[in-house]
Amino acid sequence: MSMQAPYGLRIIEDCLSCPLREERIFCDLPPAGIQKLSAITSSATYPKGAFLFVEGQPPRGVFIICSGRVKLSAASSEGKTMILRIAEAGEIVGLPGTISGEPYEATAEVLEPGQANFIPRELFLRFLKDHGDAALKVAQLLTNIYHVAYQEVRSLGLSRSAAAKLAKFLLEWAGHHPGSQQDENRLTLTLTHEEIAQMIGASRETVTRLFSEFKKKKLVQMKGSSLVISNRPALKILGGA
Amino acid sequence: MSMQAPYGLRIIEDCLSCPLREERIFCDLPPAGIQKLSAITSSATYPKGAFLFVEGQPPRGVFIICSGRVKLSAASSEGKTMILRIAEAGEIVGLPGTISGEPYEATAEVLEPGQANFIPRELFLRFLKDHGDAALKVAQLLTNIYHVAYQEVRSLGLSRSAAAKLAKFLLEWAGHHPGSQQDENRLTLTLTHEEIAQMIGASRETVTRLFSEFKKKKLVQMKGSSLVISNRPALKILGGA
DNA sequence: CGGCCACGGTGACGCGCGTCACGCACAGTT
DNA sequence: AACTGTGCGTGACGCGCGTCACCGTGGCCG
Repeated sequence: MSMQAPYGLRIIEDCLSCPLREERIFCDLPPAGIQKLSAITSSATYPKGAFLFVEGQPPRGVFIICSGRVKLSAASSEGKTMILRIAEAGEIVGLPGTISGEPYEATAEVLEPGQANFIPRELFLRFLKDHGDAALKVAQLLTNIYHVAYQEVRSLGLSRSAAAKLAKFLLEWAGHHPGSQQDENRLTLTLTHEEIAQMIGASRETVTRLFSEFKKKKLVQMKGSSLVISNRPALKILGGA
Repeated sequence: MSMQAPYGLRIIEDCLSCPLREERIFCDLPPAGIQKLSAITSSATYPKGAFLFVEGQPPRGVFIICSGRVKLSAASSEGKTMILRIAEAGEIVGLPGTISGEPYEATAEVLEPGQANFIPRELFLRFLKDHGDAALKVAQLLTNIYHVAYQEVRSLGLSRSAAAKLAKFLLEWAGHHPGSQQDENRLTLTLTHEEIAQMIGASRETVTRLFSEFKKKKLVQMKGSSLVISNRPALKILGGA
């Protein structure tokens, strides 16, 4: 697992159990419910760079990611873009639009190729209406999505400096994406500086400069794309709260 | 209605029908559901400055606002605070925490005194489990809440200047809180400059300066707390789509 | 009435970070 | 080996806006 398998292979591996992957999300459902659910989902694989949906489209339904990673971003009219979240295997995208019926608010672009299950809107809504516990589960998923948006607001609005935002970002990223084995101070940065900049609302150059500043202050060490937090308390203070 | 009634009176007026106010939110439920729902809600009035809950508390349940207005805000460790949204009559607060079980993420402070119905967490969750359509409705409410958080992220992250954020804010506020009668260009600013600053992530002084700049450029006119958008297209451009 | 406090308005200052402009390293393609 | 594209590192510049400091006003209190 530690060596990089070619993508094609990984997809096949990951998706041997893929048709049932919804169980991971909707696992507390009675078997009959899962049965019904898998009857209305269809699976497909997506190459890197593909768009599951783009900002402004009428909502077609939800995607449950089996493998790969999907970037959710929003763009301004001036070409500036910002990343809201990176969804990974087991997560769901397109949920708010599907529930509300309003156009998708973000663009979902495949970052690492993989497979996803699609459930069309109408069927999904009807299913939820019939299955109270599934609807409740969906409400929980929505609060997760809300939560990361909320964190983003806090980070953008309450930080006094770009350094604070980057510090927060690293700490949160370390919690969410443990690089390898349980070490919570070690993480693998699968994002470019540009993308990090878009996540924390800063410019690419600032991110670069901050990274070298952090290194100089011995807050972090980095080799290639793997990063180690060597002074977590200081980083926490820098993040402010 | 155009004259300001004293608060006490307004509360009494608004709440004559208040015990059934959930109908406004959960109106598509069958009568039996509404019956059950009103059995587990309790009503109370809150003075100005009261806290429905504060950041970090374990979630007790949800509040459905009958009358008055409630400010939802978050504070950083350095004392900086920012406003996430202002909830008004008919809206629900405390929902994400109640659903997820995580501590309340924000602080809810009463801005204008009023009445609210409270539903304790355990009962609420059980109710949702039993009533699929209510759970679906809750999911819709959550997407509303998500939506304003999302707009906030866009505004904070994608705007190139404070002027842009203020312009966006005014346009959105005009849509949501039509001052009086249907005129979508007329709105009543019930917030202080300080509060507006906290909503758009800027300093109080900047807001003051921007307002006088907007006036000078004939984008808006203001008399007391009522504001008229006199050049909506220009404001829209300034906001940057 | 006089005191207090919340709110709004304004000037001066300065620094953080966005922007522009470059140069370098590395990977893939022909 | 040249060509191209993509991501990183770094210097210089400048201005937007946060911060500090102060004042005027109007409402509400005793």
